[in-house]
Amino acid sequence: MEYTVNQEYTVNQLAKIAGVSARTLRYYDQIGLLKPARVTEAGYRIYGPREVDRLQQILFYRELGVRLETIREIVADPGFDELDALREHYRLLVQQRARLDKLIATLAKTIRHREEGAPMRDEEKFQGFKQKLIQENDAKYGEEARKRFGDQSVDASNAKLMGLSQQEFEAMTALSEEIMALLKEAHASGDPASPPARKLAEKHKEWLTYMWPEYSEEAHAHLAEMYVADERFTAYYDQAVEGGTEFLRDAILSYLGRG
Amino acid sequence: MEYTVNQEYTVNQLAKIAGVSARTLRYYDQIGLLKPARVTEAGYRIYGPREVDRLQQILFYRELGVRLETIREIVADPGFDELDALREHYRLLVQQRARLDKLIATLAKTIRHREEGAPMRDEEKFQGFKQKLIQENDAKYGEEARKRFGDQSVDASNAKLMGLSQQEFEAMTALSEEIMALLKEAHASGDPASPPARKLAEKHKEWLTYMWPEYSEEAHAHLAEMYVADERFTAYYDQAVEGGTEFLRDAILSYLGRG
DNA sequence: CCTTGACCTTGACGCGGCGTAAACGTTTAT
DNA sequence: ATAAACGTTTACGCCGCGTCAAGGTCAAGG
Repeated sequence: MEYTVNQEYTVNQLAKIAGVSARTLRYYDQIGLLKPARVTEAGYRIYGPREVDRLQQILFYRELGVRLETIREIVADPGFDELDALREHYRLLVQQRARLDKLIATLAKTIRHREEGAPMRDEEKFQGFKQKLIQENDAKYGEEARKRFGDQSVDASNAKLMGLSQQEFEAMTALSEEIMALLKEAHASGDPASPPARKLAEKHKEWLTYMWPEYSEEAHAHLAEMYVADERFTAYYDQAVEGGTEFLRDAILSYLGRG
Repeated sequence: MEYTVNQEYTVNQLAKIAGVSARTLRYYDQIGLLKPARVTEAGYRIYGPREVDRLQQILFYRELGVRLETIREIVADPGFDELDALREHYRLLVQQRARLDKLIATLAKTIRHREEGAPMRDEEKFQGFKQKLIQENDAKYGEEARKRFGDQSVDASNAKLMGLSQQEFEAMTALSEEIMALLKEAHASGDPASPPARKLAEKHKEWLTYMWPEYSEEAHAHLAEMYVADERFTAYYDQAVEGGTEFLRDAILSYLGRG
């Protein structure tokens, strides 16, 4: 298998690389979305490097559910800046992932409720889905004031926890959930020195023992500060309740007598 | 606005709640996917609580791109356990999000390459998309040995960094990217005590000063250990290169003289 | 009681984005 | 020279609805 960069491809070759069907490429040719670089005298479609890049762009948009016709208009636009477009893709994808996050959250909630036999309001059951409408709208009429912060988001999903046994892992996971629940409860009290807040901090310490080879108060305090400063954590703990990360920090600091 | 739990709904009412069209509900009735609980003598469709739950299930599957026909078979299965199904949804959604993560990563890579004008192998350009095929296949023929670890993944996307000025944030972001690049480079050397690895550790320390109110070697060392144990970080740093997280830890520990 | 408007019904057509099959030409390997 | 592996066009079909059109039903008000 040679590594060929920027070569020419026939339909099937490009199809294989891009993970689409040859038929799809012919269709894209037909509707004028992606014309081959040239056509041999026998009528064979030949795609060059520019077409490869363009196809990539197209597939990005397609991934977002944009109609092919619209995609064509977008990439045909003379004012079309590829890099800008890519950044826009990026933004939309991150947004779409956020929607997935909500769906997952809804689902987790549903599962929890079912497991406990507790009822759930019907509106709640569809929380995650509705996001989609908003988002599709935004995908159409986007372009606005989007210099917001959140864009450079960091993700850390779907990784494997290494170095822990299955049992330890499960124990940790259970603890995690407990912490989230406690956070919610304690936050409601509003006081980081309240009994539930202390319990929260204790559970958090317990959880830390799974994570760290040895526990020290100093490191724990540092960690608490880091939580607030690091978006990877704010996002995580704010899932439980808004402002949850800060509350957790305050609770920990209070617990450690450093409040 | 009253909060009604477990009521009965007409088509449009249910449609509004679930965020789908009335036509969709009629279509689902037509193809036998979701029959109303009962029909009035005038022919009006009336949906009850069970149908609401079922619709939720259906929409979860639909979200995964499963064909309606297939969905019907699944939920019509007498051995169909709702809770199990929900858990399966959960797993699939998490998986789908993982695919999105890859897409986002591919896109980020593309942007970086474009910005630097560096070429990229054509195969790389489609990395993110191909996942989809694998995943769709899995959605169809799933059910297998899936007691793997990664499922309970943790996410931390789309959050706002609080308490930092725009400038600080940008400086930090730049540092972050530098660290990722260094990690890649240093990892290639294979030696956590090598000069590039030392530089990596230094940069990481520098970055920490943005995060922590005060720096201590002990906390730094703890953090390094945590990186490896916490999936939120392994996933993050393994983006740069596989095994990157462990290498980063080793580099830091070596730098601190605790290797 | 009758009307009005907001709901509900059942058809029927159409569309986007291809999959798939038929019938046929071209290129490459042996 | 021939077979196998490609390529081509044309055409029909499918799914998951959106979108009319043509009409029945129900609660409220005159």
